[in-house]
Amino acid sequence: MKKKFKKELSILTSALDIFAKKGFYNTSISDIAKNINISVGSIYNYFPSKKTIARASISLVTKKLASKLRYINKQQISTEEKIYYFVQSYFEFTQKHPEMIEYFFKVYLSNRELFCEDEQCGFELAKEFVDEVEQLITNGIKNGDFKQQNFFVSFSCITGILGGMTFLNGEKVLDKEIKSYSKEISSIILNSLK
Amino acid sequence: MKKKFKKELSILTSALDIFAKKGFYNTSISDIAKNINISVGSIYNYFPSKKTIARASISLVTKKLASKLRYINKQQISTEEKIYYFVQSYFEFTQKHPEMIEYFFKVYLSNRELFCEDEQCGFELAKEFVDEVEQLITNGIKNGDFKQQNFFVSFSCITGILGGMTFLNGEKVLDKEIKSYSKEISSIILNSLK
Amino acid sequence: MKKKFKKELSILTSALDIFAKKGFYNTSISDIAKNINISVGSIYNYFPSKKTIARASISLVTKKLASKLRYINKQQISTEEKIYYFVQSYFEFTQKHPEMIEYFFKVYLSNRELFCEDEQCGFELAKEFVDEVEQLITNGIKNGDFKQQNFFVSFSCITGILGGMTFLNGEKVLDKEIKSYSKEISSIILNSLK
Amino acid sequence: MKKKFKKELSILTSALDIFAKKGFYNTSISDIAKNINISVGSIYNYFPSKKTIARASISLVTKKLASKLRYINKQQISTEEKIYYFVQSYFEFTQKHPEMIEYFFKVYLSNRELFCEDEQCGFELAKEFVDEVEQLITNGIKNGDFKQQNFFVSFSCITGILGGMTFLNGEKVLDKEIKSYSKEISSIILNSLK
DNA sequence: CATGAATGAGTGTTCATTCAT
DNA sequence: GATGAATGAACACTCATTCAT
Repeated sequence: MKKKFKKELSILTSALDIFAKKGFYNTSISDIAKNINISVGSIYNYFPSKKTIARASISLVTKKLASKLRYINKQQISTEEKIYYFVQSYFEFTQKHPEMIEYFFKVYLSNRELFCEDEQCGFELAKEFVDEVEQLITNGIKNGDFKQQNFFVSFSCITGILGGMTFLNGEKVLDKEIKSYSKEISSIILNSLK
Repeated sequence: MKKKFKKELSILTSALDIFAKKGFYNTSISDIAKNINISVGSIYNYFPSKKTIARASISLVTKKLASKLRYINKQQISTEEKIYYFVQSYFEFTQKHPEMIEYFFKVYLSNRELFCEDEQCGFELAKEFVDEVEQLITNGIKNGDFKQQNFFVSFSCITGILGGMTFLNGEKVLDKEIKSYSKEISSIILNSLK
Repeated sequence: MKKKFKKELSILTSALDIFAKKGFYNTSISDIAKNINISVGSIYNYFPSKKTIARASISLVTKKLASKLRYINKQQISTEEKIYYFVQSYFEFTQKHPEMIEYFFKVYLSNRELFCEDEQCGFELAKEFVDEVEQLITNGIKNGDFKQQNFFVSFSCITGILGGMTFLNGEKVLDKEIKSYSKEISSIILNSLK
Repeated sequence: MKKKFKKELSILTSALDIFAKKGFYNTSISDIAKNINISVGSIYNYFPSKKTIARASISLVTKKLASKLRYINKQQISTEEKIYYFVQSYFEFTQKHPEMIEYFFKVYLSNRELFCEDEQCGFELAKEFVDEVEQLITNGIKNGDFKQQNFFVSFSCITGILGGMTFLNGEKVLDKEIKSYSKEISSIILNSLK
């Protein structure tokens, strides 16, 4: 059903948008509905709960981001170039879809209660993204371009630095557009891994 | 009045604890009160609103963290050593007061609406911490130990990598206690700055 | 939507009833809701706040009362008769809708804070009623049936005396039904104006 | 205990003041206390409840007002003069103690629930005032200056018209100070009784 | 007598979710 | 499938009253 999918997507996009701006708890289902001129009840025909929408939104974001990174990982280019395009691609995404990145940081990383059911917890929602980062790291090691280093450390170097820049960008304190930091940042990341 | 201060502190500590675990919006004033066996009304004798408690809590956290970093900044030691002790001190804090760090990441960094009044916004609450990081960077540059590098980039390298590790630690995926990463992480940070 | 209007009316009627009996501040939204077997939340689908309900109720009362007086004002009858029917009509209304008159006196005239926004204040809610009284006075003067007299004095004579009787009636101290005072009261009012 | 009495009086005066301005339910005990720089607890050493304060305040007002009217009633002057001085005295009081009259109208006449215990109700609090009005009426009848007229009607004429003027004065719509209406109003009242 | 911190019941309001139409 | 009125639990906050000091 093409139509059903389109509707779902429009709901998720609307949700994403408002969640990113106001946060999960300050966004009502009615806000999401009004934003795309449908009824509250209609939303519940597509998603069984507000939490579900939050989860599906994360999935959407990470899938979208991951697909760009996957494309880069598959290229036949040097590790150095990979890192550079990886960073550039991420910053491009940040500029093009600030609401998605905002959402990822504001809702997913902080409101973990929404994504964890019972004991253990919704890390799989970001799996596709994490997988690509992992791929990047292990490939670099395999090729001898990176040193053998604790995986979590490497992971933190990549995502932490990117996250830091994203936060400053979100706070609007950066003096240039974030994309223009690609060269500088990617070179730092590279150094931290090799 | 010493007593008043003690009560305020106990309220903040209680709040911090639960905010860190459940997030701001899932924590009720009643939760905070029960946790320390006082009444709801009593809390309002010390703080005029839930938001105020959140703000005062952040102030508490950053002051505490900043004082440790300030101590290190003041030492007569090499920049390299400073970075190391800086990182170690931060990780120690993370281990000792996980709820404070959790709170900082979960509430302060994500629920910006709580800390921003009107147009511009409660960054001053973290100022003491940010100041110490800034101090570390500018001193390093002055001494010729760090290269001239965009401040935001340097800032992101330090706080981003530390934040990344903190997040993984909070998610309980690290294979060792976070403090044991001090050497490795500080050396990476040093490299990213010099 | 006829249905929406009916529901609004039923809420207002319920509110009026209880406000009149217990006063604004002793009436909870839940009281109003229970009285007509709907939920608290439902009330908020029709009115955004308790204050709004109080205001809309006043509007309802004055509109209803004013329409009766307006009808009399339009008749081609002597000023003397007008005064009589005016008084009679008012007393009839008092007997038929004691809760409305009680509400007018107990809530509108005394809890002015509910009806005044910012600086200046909700007198327009009673405007329709005041207008008819004014009409009655100015017409009488125009016809030469009333003497030229300070408007506020005339106004006080009419509404004050009616109000006095209404109060005694509400206190249940009158020895006869209020309507039966129509002749006596109207003749006094007439004398005070001519 | 002179001192005790003075304190009680100061509490009542403070209460009266704020009740008149903000109404009973919008005035907190703490407001009353702050206004005279004493503690909340202290108030409860003199009055057992907020309601009691409201009742004692009314008693204070009516006693004060009644004493002025009683003085006039006792004079050896014509009924006509009595009415005049009665009205003048009332208006003078209104001008001198607007908060007392405001209180009488806003709290006593409208928040009857505060003054009625169980079934029947606190009319005795205004008794001294009502008594003087009654005195005025019955004396006038005895002297043959007033016609035999239903007592409640006469009562309404006097208090209703005075009340009407008081209300307009409180709403600040009168064009002159209320005292200057004494002649006009007393003559109307006289006419309504004789 | 004075103080003011502590209490906790009570209130207005919100909002995710349901379901009859 | 779409709608949006109805529901009611939940929550921040207030305030009269108490009582230990």
